[in-house]
Amino acid sequence: MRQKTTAAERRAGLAAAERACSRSGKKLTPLRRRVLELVLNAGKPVGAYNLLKSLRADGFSDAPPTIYRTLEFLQAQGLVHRIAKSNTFVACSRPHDDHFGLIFVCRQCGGAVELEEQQVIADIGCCAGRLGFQMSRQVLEVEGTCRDCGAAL
Amino acid sequence: MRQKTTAAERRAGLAAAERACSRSGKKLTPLRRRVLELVLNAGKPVGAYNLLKSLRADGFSDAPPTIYRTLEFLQAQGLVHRIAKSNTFVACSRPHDDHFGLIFVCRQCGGAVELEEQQVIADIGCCAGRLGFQMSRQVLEVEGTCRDCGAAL
DNA sequence: CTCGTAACGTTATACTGTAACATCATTACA
DNA sequence: TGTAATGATGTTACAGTATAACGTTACGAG
Repeated sequence: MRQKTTAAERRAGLAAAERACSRSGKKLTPLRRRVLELVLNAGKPVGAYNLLKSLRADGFSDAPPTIYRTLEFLQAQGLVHRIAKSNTFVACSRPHDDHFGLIFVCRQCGGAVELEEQQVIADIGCCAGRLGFQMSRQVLEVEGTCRDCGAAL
Repeated sequence: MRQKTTAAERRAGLAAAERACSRSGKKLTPLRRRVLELVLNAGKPVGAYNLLKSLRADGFSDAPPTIYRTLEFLQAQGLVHRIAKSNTFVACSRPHDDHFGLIFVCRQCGGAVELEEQQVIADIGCCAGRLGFQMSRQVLEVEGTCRDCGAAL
C-alpha cells in the first residue's frame, strides 16, 4: 500500500486547511498547521503520541492535551480522520468537501486508502433511513490486508 | 433504540455459543458462558471494565486479562463484536453464520442495531477487489443518532 | 485600554489494553 | 495409573490512549 505523500499532496492539504479555516472563521495557527503537516508527511495513519514526540522537537508542548485538542480541531474541519480500530489519525484524502468516506486499513503495514463510494454511501443511508437513524459525517473503516502485504506473504 | 434483550434472545445466544464451540472443538467454560450472558443481558454495547466488575461479583478474577481474553475468544467464535469507536463489546445478532455486518451505534444512548446488508457488503467487496485488498470478517460501525434519541431532542 | 474569547500550557489522572509468567485442570497416551 | 502436553485461568506489573480541570497568553472588538 502506498505510504508516501507527494509534495503536491502536502501543499494541497495545507491549502485546503487554509480554505476550511477561512470558511469557518477559525485560525490555522502554527501548532495546527504543524500538526497537519506532520499527519500529511506521515502518509499513513499515525498515533497521537508519535505526533507528540515530533511536536516536542519543534518546541511545542508535548503534553497529551496539546495533540488531542489539535487533532480534534483538524477533524472538525474535515482535514483529518480518526481511525478507531487502530487509534490513529490520517489526513483526509478529499478535504475539499464534507463527505462520508470508506477507508481501507492494512493490518500488516498500517497503510490506508480512502475512497468515496457513492453507491455504498447511498445504500447505508437507505438502511439508516429504515431505522430512523441519523448518520453523522464519518469514515467507515474496513480492515484487511493490502495488495503489497498480501503479495509478500 | 431498543436496549432490551428478550429471554428468547439470550437463550438463542447461548445455544449458538454451544454450537459454535462444539463445531470448533473449543470449550464453553463457566467463565466464557458467564461473560456471554453478561453481554447478552446488557442488550447494548458494554465496556470491558464494566463486565469485569460483574465478574468479580461472580467470584471470577477481576484482573483485566480475564475479560480481554474471554472477549477475544467470544469474538473468534463470532458471538461478540467489538465496537472500536466506543471501545465496547456487543453480542452478535446473527451468531449462526460468519458474516460481515453493519452496525449502527447511537452516540446518545449507546444502543446499537446490527444489520446484514448484502448489497453494501457486495459493493464494499467490489471496492476492495479493485484495490487488491483482502477484507477480513468484521463489522462496519456507523455512528449517529437513533430514532428515539433523535425524537427526544 | 480592557474585556471577552480563543488558543495553548500544565498537572494530574482516568480509562483501555497487553506482556509475561504462575497455577490449575483436562486429556491423551505410555 | 503416572505423566506429559495442552488449554484455561489467575496474578502482577505495566504500556498505551485519552480527558478533566485549571492557569496563562494572545488578540481582536468595542
